[in-house]
Amino acid sequence: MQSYTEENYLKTIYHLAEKTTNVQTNAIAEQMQTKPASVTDMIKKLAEKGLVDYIKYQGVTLTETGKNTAIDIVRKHRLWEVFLVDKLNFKWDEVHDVAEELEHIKSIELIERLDEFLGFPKADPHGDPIPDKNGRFAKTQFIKLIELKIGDHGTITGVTQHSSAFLKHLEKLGLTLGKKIQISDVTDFDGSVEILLSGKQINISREVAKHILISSNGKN
Amino acid sequence: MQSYTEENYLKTIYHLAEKTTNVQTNAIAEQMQTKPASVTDMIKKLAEKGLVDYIKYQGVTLTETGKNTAIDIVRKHRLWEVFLVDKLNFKWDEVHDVAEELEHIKSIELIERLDEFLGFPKADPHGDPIPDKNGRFAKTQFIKLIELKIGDHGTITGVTQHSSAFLKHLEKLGLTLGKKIQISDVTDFDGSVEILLSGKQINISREVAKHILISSNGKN
DNA sequence: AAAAATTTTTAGATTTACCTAAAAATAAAA
DNA sequence: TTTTATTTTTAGGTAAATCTAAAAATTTTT
Repeated sequence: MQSYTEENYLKTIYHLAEKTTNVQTNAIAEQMQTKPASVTDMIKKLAEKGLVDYIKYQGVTLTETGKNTAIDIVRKHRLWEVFLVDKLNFKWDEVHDVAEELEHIKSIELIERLDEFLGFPKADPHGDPIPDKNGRFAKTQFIKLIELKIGDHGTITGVTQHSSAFLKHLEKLGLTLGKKIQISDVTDFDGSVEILLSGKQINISREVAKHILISSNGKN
Repeated sequence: MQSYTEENYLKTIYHLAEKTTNVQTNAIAEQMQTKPASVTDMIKKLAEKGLVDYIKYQGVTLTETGKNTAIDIVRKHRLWEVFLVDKLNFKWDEVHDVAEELEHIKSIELIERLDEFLGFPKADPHGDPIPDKNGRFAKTQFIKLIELKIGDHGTITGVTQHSSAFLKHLEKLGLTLGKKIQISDVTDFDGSVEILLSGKQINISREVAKHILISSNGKN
């Protein structure tokens, strides 16, 4: 059984491990808004519990058990997000903080039933995949919008940035999940992208384009 | 802002205050499965925060603020119980522990929306009234089944015991909320009560009868 | 109203998750 | 390959919520 805090560490390490194999102390500290010294303390504890492998000065990796625990928390988080948006009509930019709390509710039964109640969703409101109860993710084939070429088209199926500011911006532009788009031009000057969205031309910055995921249903 | 633990103390004091005005240290300790010494510590803290009035050796009472906070937690607890039973198909004897965790989720918005999603329920799955967002309870007119006389009839609208054992027992007997009953006899020997329930005669012990609440829609 | 029993509080420790400041190890630059 | 910079750890300490054991206050009994 893990404490609230231990669960948050595991989750953070899990997410950081998507980028680098060995997760560094400072990276965890920054992510968790705490100090490196505190991270070292917690890492030792997690290592003793067999949840992470740890070599001094070399950072950590999750053990099998640690990873499973982390995936379970991610599963809960994303299911709650679906609940908040689908059932309680929250906006996609409003759900993160509440889900951050709900993800720590311990009952397994609760999550099984919630999953069923929601119709076994495969992705959360930001397009992130929801692992099943065995921790398995559905395979997804995303490509970043920025990587598409002129003429390519596809459907918006995810974002790689969850800040409220970014999500509200997308909402205003009409760039929400499920929308079909086509690349009409890429500006040499600033790398901004010209998009055809439901018959209208809109322009998005390179920075925005980097964080939109497309399921590309066809090259030009 | 209160901690998880502070909230639990306030809730416990609130419930104990339904029976006695001055809530005693030992009573709190027993209810919270902790030691009197720990309770004294916490009481001092709550008193400093202005959530309880406290005189040494005389027990505590909730201040206005303390009471409002407690009612808010009760509201959350009961709304979550309705959610678990109505939406996730939990049985009425399975919801307490999970609701005990869910009641501490902090978002006000979440509870407002949950309340709406559930159709602004007035009572939880055990018949306990749910305060509205201003902390006001709907007036209820309950009478204990044990207090009814032969020939009296009414509808089961609540229970005063939430143990899983008791609730399962009622379930087995068919004594669930909303059922109409009539008292057909009271046994002199052991005080057990003979009841007419959907055309069948059933016998319940005095102990069980004490914990069933009836909205009495008519004397004999 | 004293003695006995009960209740409550104080005093002093413990555990968890933090912190700061300084030391040690590693990585990067000259 | 030294020097410098960065990262990480250690050492020692704090606050929250708990504990045990003993002292103090209150209540009950005789």
